[in-house]
Amino acid sequence: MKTNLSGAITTTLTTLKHLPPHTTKPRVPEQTCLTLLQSSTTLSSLTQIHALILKLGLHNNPLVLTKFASTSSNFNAIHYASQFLFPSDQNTPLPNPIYYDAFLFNTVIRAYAQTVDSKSTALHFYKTMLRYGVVPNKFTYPFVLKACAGIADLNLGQLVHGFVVKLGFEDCLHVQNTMVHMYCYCEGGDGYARKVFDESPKSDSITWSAMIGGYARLGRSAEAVGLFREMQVAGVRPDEITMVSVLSACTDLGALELGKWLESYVERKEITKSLELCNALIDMFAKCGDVDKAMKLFRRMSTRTIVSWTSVIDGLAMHGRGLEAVSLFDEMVERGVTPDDVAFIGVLSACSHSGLVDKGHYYFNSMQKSFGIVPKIEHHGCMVDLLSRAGLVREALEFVRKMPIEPNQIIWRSIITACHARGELKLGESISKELIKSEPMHESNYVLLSNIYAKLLRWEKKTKVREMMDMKGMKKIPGSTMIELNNEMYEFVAGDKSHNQYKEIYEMVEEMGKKIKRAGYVPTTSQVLLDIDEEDKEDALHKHSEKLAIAFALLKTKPGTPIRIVKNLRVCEDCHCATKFISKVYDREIVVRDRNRFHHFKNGLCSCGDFW
DNA sequence: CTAGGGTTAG
Repeated sequence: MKTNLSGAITTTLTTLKHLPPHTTKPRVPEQTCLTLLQSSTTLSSLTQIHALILKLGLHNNPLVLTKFASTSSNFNAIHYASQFLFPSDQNTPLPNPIYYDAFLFNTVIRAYAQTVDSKSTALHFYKTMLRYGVVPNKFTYPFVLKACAGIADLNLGQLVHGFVVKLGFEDCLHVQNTMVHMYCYCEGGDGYARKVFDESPKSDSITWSAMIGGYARLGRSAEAVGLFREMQVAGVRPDEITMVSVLSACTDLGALELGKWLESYVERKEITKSLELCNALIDMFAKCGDVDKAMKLFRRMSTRTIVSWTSVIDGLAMHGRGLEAVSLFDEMVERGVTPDDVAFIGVLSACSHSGLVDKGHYYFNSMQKSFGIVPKIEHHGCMVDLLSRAGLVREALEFVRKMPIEPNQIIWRSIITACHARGELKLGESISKELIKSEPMHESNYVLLSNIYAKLLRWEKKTKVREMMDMKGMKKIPGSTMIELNNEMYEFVAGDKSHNQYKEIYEMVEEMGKKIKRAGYVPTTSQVLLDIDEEDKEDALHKHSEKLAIAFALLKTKPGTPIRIVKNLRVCEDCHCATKFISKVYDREIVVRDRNRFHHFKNGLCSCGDFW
């Protein structure tokens, strides 16, 4: 292709040169160039064609420039072309406006809409289009709406929506689907997205995917799954992209049964297992508690990208299987896959969750040295967390002091947590106070300080913290636990009495409490935020959402069935201890997904080794 | 010349 093109260009130039002057019609070079552009498809020919354009003096011919930009579909080409098409310099004469049609503008808008960080430029050219009096066509709007989505500007999106209606393109599926997508990306636009979705006279798998994907990204996972069910009722066949969105919602819910069902659905319906779909499946299994299954799928993949490797490394890390995660990372590098910054977050967090201090240092240092990746705040955060969890609070502080980046609140919170765990209470108290000063509306800063006072048995100070929160009108984020049983998700919050079987559940909690106490469980009351007397504190602990969910599972499942629950916050010390006893007394495997990681409780022990 | 998707410290 490349050699053919060179040949064609040489021939063209030679022919043009040897034509007698009187036979050279003005349009000959233009036509020749257009024909050449028509037949060239490779990007490598870009520079050659560019040279030709310059040689023939066609650098300000709109037709040629547009064709040049669109054929090469290269960002540099469109950038180059738009310089001449829309000169910013007032003195440069505009090329003949006759050539400025919708196609030309679409080409320019598309190029910018598809490029990261150029969405506003795309919209700038859309405005230019309107200013030139060129009427957009149905191909224009998907590009424009995508650009609106990129900058997440709801007002602009609505304005464009108005134009779409005025020009009568709202019935075009492509336009309508991008509209759903655009609204889902704009803050507060989800209601409008749903309106377009509900009112659409026609819809296909792409319409459904846009809406399901939108809900999934907004964290409205249950609604995403619900919509997927409606899609099946509506008789629309989901494709692999729909499945990726549903799977990501399922991953968020931690619904393993649903995930398994989705996998079998993919098989049954013979949905193409694209690379992205395989990655989504791996991520789902890992984050829903079955890393071994994730690993199996990963090993069976014929092509893997850095995302596949990272998903499974993260999965192992979350389950506290740090050594396996680390060796998989090494295997990846040996196989010639270059890690990116995200992969490093994975391997560093694996070291952190498993206490692999030396390895953590090794990978952190190798980032820049071997791969030229400058550590970001997240990587520094991983290191601080690694040192903190390992009990090396002073080293963690020293690391923060030497960091080339300003530490953020997340980093300080890791250190405070470590101070709490290691009994460095005075230090924890002073850092907490500073943190509250700098970030007074962040609820967890108060919880950390309050926990420290509880450990110091300074109840009066603890009450003060509580009062500070009340004064600022802040409320503690309620802990909630989800559990999937018989294809349903149940959610419990502390002290919840909304469940219709709540009486039986509370009786079960009582029974659990008695049985584990007999087995040697001693309640840890210092973590209760409320300032109440000891007996009530113990009672409040009983009503923690995970205990309700576990009681419910014990009531509803056959003996010996593993119990899987998902918590929205980190599991508290008392629940962690109680769950160990429950796993032993009731002879159940209990798998808990925390805000941070997994805990596998079995026979009185937890896979985290009480290190979390 | 047109649409929807995947991994990210605590």
